[in-house]
Amino acid sequence: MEIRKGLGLQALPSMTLLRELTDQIVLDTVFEQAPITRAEIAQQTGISKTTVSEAVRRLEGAGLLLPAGEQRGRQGRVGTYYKVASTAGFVVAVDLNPTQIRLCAADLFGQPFLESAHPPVQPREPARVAEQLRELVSKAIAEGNPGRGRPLAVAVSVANPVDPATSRVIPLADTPYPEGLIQPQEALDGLIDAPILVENDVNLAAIAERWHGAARTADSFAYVYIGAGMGMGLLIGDQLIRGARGVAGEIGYLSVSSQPPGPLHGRHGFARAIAAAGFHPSREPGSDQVAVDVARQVFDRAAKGNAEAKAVVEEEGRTIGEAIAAVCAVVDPELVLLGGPIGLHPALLEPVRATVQDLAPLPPAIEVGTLGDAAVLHGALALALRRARADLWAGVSRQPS
Amino acid sequence: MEIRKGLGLQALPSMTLLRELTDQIVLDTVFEQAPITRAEIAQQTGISKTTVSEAVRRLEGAGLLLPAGEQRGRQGRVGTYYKVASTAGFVVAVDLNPTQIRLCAADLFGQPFLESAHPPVQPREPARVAEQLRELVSKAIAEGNPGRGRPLAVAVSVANPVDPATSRVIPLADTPYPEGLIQPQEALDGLIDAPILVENDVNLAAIAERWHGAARTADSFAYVYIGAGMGMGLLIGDQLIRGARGVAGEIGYLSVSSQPPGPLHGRHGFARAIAAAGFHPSREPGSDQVAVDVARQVFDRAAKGNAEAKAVVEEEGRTIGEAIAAVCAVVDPELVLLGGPIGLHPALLEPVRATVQDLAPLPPAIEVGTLGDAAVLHGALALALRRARADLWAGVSRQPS
DNA sequence: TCTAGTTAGGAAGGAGTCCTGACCAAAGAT
DNA sequence: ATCTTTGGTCAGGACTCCTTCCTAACTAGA
Repeated sequence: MEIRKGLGLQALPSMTLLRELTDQIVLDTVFEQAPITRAEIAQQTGISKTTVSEAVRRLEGAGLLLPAGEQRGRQGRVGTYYKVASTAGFVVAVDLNPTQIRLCAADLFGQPFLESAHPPVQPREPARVAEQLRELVSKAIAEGNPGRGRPLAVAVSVANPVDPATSRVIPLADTPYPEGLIQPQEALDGLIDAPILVENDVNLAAIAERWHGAARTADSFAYVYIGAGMGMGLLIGDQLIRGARGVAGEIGYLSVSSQPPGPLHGRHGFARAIAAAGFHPSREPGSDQVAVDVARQVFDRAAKGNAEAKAVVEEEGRTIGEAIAAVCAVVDPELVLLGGPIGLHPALLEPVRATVQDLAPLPPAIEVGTLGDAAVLHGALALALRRARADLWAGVSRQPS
Repeated sequence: MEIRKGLGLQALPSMTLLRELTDQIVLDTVFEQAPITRAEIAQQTGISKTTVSEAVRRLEGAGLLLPAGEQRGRQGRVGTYYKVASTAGFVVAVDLNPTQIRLCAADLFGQPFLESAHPPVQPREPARVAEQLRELVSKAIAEGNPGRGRPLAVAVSVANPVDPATSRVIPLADTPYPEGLIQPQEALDGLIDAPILVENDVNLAAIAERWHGAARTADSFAYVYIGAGMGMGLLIGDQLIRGARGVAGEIGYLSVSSQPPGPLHGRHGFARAIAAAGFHPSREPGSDQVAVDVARQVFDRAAKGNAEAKAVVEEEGRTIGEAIAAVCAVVDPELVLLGGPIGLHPALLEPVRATVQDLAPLPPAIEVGTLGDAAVLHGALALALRRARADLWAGVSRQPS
């Protein structure tokens, strides 16, 4: 029973199941190692040459694989390279955040053919931002459409938690931003016949670091985002821990014992730094961006030796370290990565490490993320790609040609 | 690639794979619904009658299935019931804790044929306790051996964290008990040709509640044990979260901000209650048991209306609630169950609920475990059973008859 | 330039698995 | 006594994968 679920399809034992399995393995292999010949596929997968050839024939017939030149320069018969057809489809990733809307469209290899950033429309009302989102995605699809097949998945990154059951954005009570009130599923409704994946931005950054970044080898790891808010993305194995209601990783709430409750909670992990600089965050648009800049200035001063600023950084590091220590006590990750505009600041790493060293049961490795501010969009793209590839395969096996 | 890993075997597409899959499904179905006829299996699984018959023939040939009477009382041909052979094997579960050693041996249906509890040997030196463990398990195997096949798995519950990579017990620096210094793998070395599963007691209790107790329907849940120590078992989906080094769930460390660091950490979650009663835990053997009793008395007084005791319970509840709130902020479980000699006390539930309600981003359901102090052994048994059943299948498919 | 060795791909045949549909035998229903 | 229902088997067919052999084409080396 569990096995059947694990396969993620109607896994009754049957000839069809066997064929789908072979096709999927062959397709995956080509994805990862194109260009590749049938003989190489066979050798690597352990599947016999004949069977591989059959699978390739099916996949080529379905328009998913294409010949890609000849294998020359060695003894023996000339082999035919294969690759995934560039017309097989494409994906779109969108990062919907208060500062800007970033968009990336890429083919199934992850090769982008469109990248753009846009300031949010003014005035920033939910309905207008939703419309802007729809328009941008629509344009991206039009861009991809002539030669790249059809859109296979769209991933949208949002700054809010997302309900894992319904994939709906959970509006936070104190959100000052209209982005938190948009439901991308609705905004893009009817635009495409492909899954619309909505996910929290920090979770996506975590996915990016895990699949393609500094956490590639870590089996369990936590990505701690420190910027206009403080949040965490948690990956155990290849599984993203979303929580029952999608609020896993809201570690801003952990600092409750050292900070008074209030609207800052869950949003301003570096509250002291900005307060020390005489800045008070408000609900004004752009406030977060300003706050981040202010905090960064404090951190820079600390790096230059300013004692007062240093003390502030120390204290912030301790707060963050306490949160990380709590995470360690709960899930004991192998690695913790810091990210976000504040988290990437080099002055922060040491105080955080020191605190965690002091408090955690068994302190993990703590490093800084390598993907920088590209992590979120990168993660969204990766998520869309994975889904697109899986669906591609399902599409093939549904209509065996 | 991922699919192959998911299957947990040499999942190259092949005829054999198909057969193994069918056999496993049939075996599982009989396990869950014995006695059952071939026709019923076919109807329920969707596999054709012919194929089911084939599989049953193979499994019976391998000695795993046996006819179990006739299906009468209805129209049509008399069907043959099948069940898993009672000679297919058995499992042994051991709970190795400072107070006593509890043991349970059961057939593959989970039906116990041996249950016993033993006081630890005196003097309690690691080597002697290890020897005692070996002897007890040895006796259990002898008990099972004549008619029940061979031992297929032994699960040992320990109070320490367990390294998930090596399955070795991690000795805690301040452990006053010899049990924490025993490596069950070594103590039982050579005794049996079956896997020896070592797992933390709280994790096992969590498994028991998730698979057979109050958390059956919760997809993600945390089991919080409050007794001579404070710990947590975390299950997301069907996956036990052990952490990279096995110290996930050491939430005793979370109360660091409200308690001074020291040897109490991670062991005495109810420190205030016992301190209030004038008791100071020591490294003496039996100290923990006394401490628990003392704390329970305080809780009883609180339930009877004693104001002073009530205040202590309130405060303890708050401490525990804070820890749970932290867990919620990190992983957002659907359900939290309280367990352990203190955690099961009814006076604790309300204060804990109130605190979590106050602090957690989205408070989860909080209940009391239903399996009581049987949870640990129950979980060990469940773990051994699951493993035994999986291996059983692997055994069949390795040597197809 | 020519031969030998090497390699990709294909064809044929065989083994194994699952399914459909027909069939049988026995029991209860009528 | 006959009909209907039902568990199980049998025969035939479809499909998938594998092994083995074969072919064509290329490189290496004399």
